[in-house]
Amino acid sequence: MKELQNIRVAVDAIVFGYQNGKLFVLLIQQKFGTTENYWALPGGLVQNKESIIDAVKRELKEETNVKVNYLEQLYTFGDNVNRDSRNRVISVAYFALVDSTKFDIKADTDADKVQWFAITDIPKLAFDHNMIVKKAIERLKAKLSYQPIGFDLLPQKFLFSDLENLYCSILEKEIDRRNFRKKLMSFGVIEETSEFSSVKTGRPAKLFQFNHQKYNALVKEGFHFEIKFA
Amino acid sequence: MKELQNIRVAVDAIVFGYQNGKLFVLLIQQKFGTTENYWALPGGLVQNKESIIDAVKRELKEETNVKVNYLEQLYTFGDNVNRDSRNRVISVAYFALVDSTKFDIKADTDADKVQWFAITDIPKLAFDHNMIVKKAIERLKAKLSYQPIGFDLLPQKFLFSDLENLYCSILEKEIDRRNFRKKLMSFGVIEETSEFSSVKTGRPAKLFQFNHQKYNALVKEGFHFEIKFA
DNA sequence: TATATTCGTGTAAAAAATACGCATCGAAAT
DNA sequence: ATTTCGATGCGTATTTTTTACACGAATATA
Repeated sequence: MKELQNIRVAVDAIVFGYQNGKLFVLLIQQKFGTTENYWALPGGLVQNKESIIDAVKRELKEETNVKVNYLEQLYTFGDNVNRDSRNRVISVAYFALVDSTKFDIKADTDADKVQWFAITDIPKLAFDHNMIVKKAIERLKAKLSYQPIGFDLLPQKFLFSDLENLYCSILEKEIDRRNFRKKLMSFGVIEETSEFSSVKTGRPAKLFQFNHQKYNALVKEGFHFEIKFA
Repeated sequence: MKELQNIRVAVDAIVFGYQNGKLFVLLIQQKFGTTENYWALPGGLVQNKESIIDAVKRELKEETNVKVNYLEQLYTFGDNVNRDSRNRVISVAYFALVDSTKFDIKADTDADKVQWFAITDIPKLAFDHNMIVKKAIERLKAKLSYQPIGFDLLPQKFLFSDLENLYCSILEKEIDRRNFRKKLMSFGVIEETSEFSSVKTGRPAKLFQFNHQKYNALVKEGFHFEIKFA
């Protein structure tokens, strides 16, 4: 019973992006890896002298080159002892949000392909990654309502209608445009800029931005961001 | 750089109990362990063929003998590379709630001492366990408001005043007795029993119980437990 | 100049949260 | 037997929050 522990520690990242009214996840395919033919979450083994979060950041940089706006630990998956057929591996999954309009993912190399997949359209993934993605989506949905993380999926300056559509589409709910705006503006953490969007059609709209400093200050005073829907 | 990964995977459990209006954590002290003189969270290394959650359950049984009402993964601590001075160890921490009125913790043996500590009165612990406890308390406070986990700290049949005091004391808030009761009863998941408490003084009070089945059924229909305070 | 499209705004009704006081029950003291 | 003490059990009025809902304004295009 007291044999030496032989468990590998890996990290995986679920990177969400938002574009054209849809939520996307970033997946990679290692052409010559051990998971051929399957798409998978970016990730890999933690190095001996490296903190877990640094491992995530390193893997993201190496494999995808995205710049994340938000990163938090999601869950540690290790209950399925045969999760990875080669070795016992436990995976600490992280949850990341990026502004995918910058679209700075790495160009495909000989070794890797990197691609956004709409969450409605995710293929069968390597290992238990489908389950991990599912859990990440649940977390995203939950957090959207009580933390201002939606902004981390948008450009720094955004249209109110984009923000509204983001909430509608991710939470799959209908929202009254006026009430949504009223509520969000009442928090006092969104400010309008002097710029206008260059959309093609309709009345030109002001661009808004989220004031992180103001938000942090309010949080210290006990403020609690919360958006509920009918 | 590609040396073999050498990281140990441990689990730790933060077991909360509630008694006499106060929140307690269960700590152990291994008389002949490597953490002599320090109290620590119950926990230990995960075995090769054992799921993480089973490791927690095993350690809890071996070290404390408590029967948990609620158990969920809290967080994985592994950012401090020197967390444990002997080896690189990452720890998957679990968060547990027990009905401590049963008070079935293991009697001290030659090897271990097990003891409840009021959270206001926790000594300096081994490793980074103070930080872990702190995070667990935060989680408990947050969850109390949006999940009916308070009941897992109480006996199956409880007084409304106990439930109320539990919320007051853990969240450190004043609550209006009547509004609290009205709110909780409106959910329809708490039912009164025909029994009365045998308290010494004042008007005898009915015992209530939480109906888990009803709660689960409501959740399926989209019900969301939530208690907010002024 | 008419049409299409999106932006921006206010008010009334309904629902939820809050504040608050008094009669009841049993035990113990007089 | 009566009073006192301590905690329980209940209802209503007020305030706050949430919801429902419609139309003119600004631009581009036909």
